Amino acid sequence: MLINMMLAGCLRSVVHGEIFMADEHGPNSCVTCPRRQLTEWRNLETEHLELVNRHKHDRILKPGEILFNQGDESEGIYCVKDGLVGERRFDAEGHSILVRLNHPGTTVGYQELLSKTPFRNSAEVLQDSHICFINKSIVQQLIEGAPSVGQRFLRRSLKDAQDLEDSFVEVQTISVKARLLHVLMIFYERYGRLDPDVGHVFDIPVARQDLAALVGAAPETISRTTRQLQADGLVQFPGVRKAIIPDLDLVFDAIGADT
Amino acid sequence: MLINMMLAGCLRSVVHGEIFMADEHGPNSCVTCPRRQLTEWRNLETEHLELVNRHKHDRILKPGEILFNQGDESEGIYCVKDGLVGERRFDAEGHSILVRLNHPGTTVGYQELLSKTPFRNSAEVLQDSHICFINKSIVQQLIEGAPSVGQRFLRRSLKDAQDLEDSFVEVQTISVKARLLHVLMIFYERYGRLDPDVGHVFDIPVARQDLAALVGAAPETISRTTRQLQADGLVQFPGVRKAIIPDLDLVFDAIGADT
DNA sequence: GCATCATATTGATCAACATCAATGATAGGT
DNA sequence: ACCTATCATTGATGTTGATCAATATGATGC
Repeated sequence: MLINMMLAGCLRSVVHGEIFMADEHGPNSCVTCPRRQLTEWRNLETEHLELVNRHKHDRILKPGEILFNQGDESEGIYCVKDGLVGERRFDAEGHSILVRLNHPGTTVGYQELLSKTPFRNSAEVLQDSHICFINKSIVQQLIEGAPSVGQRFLRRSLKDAQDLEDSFVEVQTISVKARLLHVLMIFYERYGRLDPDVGHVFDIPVARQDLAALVGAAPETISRTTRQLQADGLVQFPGVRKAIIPDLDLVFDAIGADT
Repeated sequence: MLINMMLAGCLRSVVHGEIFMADEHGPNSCVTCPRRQLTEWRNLETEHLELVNRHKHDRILKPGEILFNQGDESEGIYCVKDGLVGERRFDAEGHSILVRLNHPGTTVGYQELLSKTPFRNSAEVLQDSHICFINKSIVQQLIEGAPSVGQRFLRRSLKDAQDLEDSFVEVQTISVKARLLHVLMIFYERYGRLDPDVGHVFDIPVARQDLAALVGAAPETISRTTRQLQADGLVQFPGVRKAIIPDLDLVFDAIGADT
């Protein structure tokens, strides 16, 4: 799966006519990284880009591996090149909730780096992932040298705040069923494809427990809710990490109607 | 009440030796505004400060009055000089929750101004308030002319995101009782004073319904919970907007212990 | 292919909170 | 000071989702 995604990434840069760059810089160069356009480094000039590229470290990580732990001091910033990274917050009783998911093209840990505060969440790899690390001294140089970086982080922070505000409102006002549907729709938008025979097919990239942590409910409640969704004909679950939505409109209606 | 707060504000600037400035600029000048140090305008040089001061509009507003409505386009930024402004989000059923409170020295509506998106919440005056309005064209000039302003807004946004993340986690993990205690502690920190006879006395600056909207619970649940807190000896409620905490440690323990 | 361990589901029960309906208290206007 | 409208409290009841315990399913190693 990871291999496929990486190949896809490589092919894309070739297709875009950057084959010489790709050769010159190697397949893992930030210069040719197809995800960079989605990050705060998108407007970097060559000079700064090369700086990042020289000093970055990149690793392939497996599900369960940790980028940083709640309480750690920030050492730098992480870029998700491929895969999926969850930010998890543990409470006093050892329960955890997934605060957000970080998809490819996202920088993780910028908030604590910029505010110089300890990590509030742990960052945990949820799927085979390709992660780049950029040390805080480099980020500091970028912020001082490239004004666009500060602006991008401001935009990013504004967006994160908006998303959190929505999540905050959602968790107080709507039911587990509607929230689960919402999470499934997010997965559908990212991983979905239309099979004309059965409907909109997509992967659920996390285990049931993490799906529960994402919705903010107990795993048992998620089981019961998925069963109900199947009974209602809204979503089929042919496997524990597969889902099919026969009719998107039914789902939209249900999210709106349900509490 | 408002009068008292405004007098207090005036006196403070006099006490701080700015009596000439205050005379020169009038009691409502941004130049001498004691709240400015808390806002994103704190590092402004005289030139920009005068610009703000010339173009700002200020008004005294009463509880229930609206600064802006959910869905409106942003026209500028609001500074809370005195009083209290709540940001309220309405859901489809007409229920509302208070997403955050804005105390004196806070700018309101910066997020939508900077991201050029419609207001996601309504801003509603909760106590007699003194509010200044700064048009977006002025804010634009400040951001372009004074680099500190952009930095301040970045810091502000990072902090708001952190607060929202905490609220998000809190609402999913802890009980109404603990959340209510937390909200009461916030009021205590801001409005509290120690009376040696009875304990820590403070005002609750909002009506019961809004206290409920702040905790994210039904007003009836707040009633029952306050009753329980009295029965447990944690908090006394001698009036609907007054509270007394006999022993802070008991409250801290209860917040920690309760779910 | 089987044993083992983790993960997922199901059932039964319980606690927390919402809702509805009724009553009691409070504040603002005349 | 009274009237009225709004706000707060209380009680009765219903719903949602958590928890505990048991079973089932699936994955991994040998």
